[in-house]
Amino acid sequence: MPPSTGLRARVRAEIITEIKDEARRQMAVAGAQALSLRAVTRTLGMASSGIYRYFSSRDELLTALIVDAYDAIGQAAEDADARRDRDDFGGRWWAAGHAIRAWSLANPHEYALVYGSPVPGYRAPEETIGPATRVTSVLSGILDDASRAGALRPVDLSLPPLAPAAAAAARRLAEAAFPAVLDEVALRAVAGWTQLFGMVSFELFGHFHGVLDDPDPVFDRLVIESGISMGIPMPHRR
Amino acid sequence: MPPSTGLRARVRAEIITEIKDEARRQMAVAGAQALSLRAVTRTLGMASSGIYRYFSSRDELLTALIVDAYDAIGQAAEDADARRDRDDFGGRWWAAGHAIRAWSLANPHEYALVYGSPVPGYRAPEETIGPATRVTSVLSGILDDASRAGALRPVDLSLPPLAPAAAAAARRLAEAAFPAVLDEVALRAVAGWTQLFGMVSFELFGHFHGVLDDPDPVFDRLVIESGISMGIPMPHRR
DNA sequence: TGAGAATCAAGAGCACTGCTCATCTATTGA
DNA sequence: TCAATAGATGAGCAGTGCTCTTGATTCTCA
Repeated sequence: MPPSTGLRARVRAEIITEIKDEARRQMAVAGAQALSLRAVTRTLGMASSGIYRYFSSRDELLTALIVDAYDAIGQAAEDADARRDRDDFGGRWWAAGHAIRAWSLANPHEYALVYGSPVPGYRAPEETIGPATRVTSVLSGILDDASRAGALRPVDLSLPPLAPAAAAAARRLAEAAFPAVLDEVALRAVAGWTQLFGMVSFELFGHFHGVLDDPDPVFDRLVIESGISMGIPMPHRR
Repeated sequence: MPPSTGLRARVRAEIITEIKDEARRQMAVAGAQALSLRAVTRTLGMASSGIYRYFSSRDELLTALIVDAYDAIGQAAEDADARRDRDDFGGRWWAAGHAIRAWSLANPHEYALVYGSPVPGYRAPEETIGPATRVTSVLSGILDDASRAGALRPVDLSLPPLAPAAAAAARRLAEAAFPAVLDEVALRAVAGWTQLFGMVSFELFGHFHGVLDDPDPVFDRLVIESGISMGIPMPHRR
């Protein structure tokens, strides 16, 4: 079926990736808000108006970059997860968390594009929600696998019972992502998830300045503790 | 000492707050990146170049707004904290956490300005670090007070011992903020802090879409659990 | 009180931006 | 071969942050 592999289509795809690559390069220097379509076209040697044949607006380019970033961080999490034994649930949790942080530290501006304040204009375009779920699927999948395997350890629940609304929210969440898991544990999954990205955001956005000068071991510890809080058996070293 | 209260100084201060108010108004509509100095001067009826006598650049205006936002959210946390009995440590933790979230939901763009991706240009100006510590001081102060009062409950530490680097980081942190607190608990304070803002950020930036449709009870629960994880005695209802 | 020194206001102008449009050229498929 | 289509181009518009010159207010202090 060569029609879709026409020469024209191929060079078009090439130009699109060239544009995105150059945009990423500029973003890595001065951030997303400093991304200039004209500057991109200038270094690519094309007319400033030419870029609109590939991206109909600046927002559309940014959206494409957001999708790519979601895919990249999702891929990083998936790879790290896949590298562990399937039944090493603690190792998988640890590896996924650290992979997410490592990718973020290596690509701070792309991280900010995705997990910082929404820059294009407060709408979250349809195309972004798909790739956005990749990384959360990895995390929830680990908990789901562990619960189905019966590997989850009993968890300390000597605390107030769930408020009805919290129980309902937890139930809906668990039903969708890890049905075999206690409501209380489902909420702790949310806790681990939000805390993981909370730490990365604070680290990248400078909120640890003067408070935490060495986030590495702290992050490591909190990933382990969040795993334990869900009952995932965590390895002691590494 | 009337020199500082000269007529000119007064009207200058008035104009500065007028500019900031109008800027906030515009920001509330279209976000920080859409803030236009010319638009501000236009609605204020002054020449576009006139604003530079009050703010030497757009970044400086943004920095002023950032400082104000830090102050406002810090004030909100302090007020909520102060409204509770000094020895109701659980109530203070709960109230501070909820006040922070409430302020953030009411002022999403100012929250994004402060806790989203740094927009002015990656430097965190000196003037911002002071007000930035207000909210963290409230949170750490509650834990510190509780520990000094001997009110902290023993905490479940049946988990891997702290790695040396984590212990060192925890020690430095505790020394500065809550000296009477266990290293493990100091790290859990970081956990609670980052998770609180992680949840608010996820909620405001749309990452809960399709995952958590009712964040209220979940937030409530996680605030309670984070208090418990540090040994703060949390009230069961409210 | 009045002269000199700051302070402020205004407007023109520069370089830049995202984006549109008419025009011209190259490629495509029948 | 030839019309249709996609691509490339440059002029142009409205908007931006910011600078600089000019002229008017207001302050300070002898």
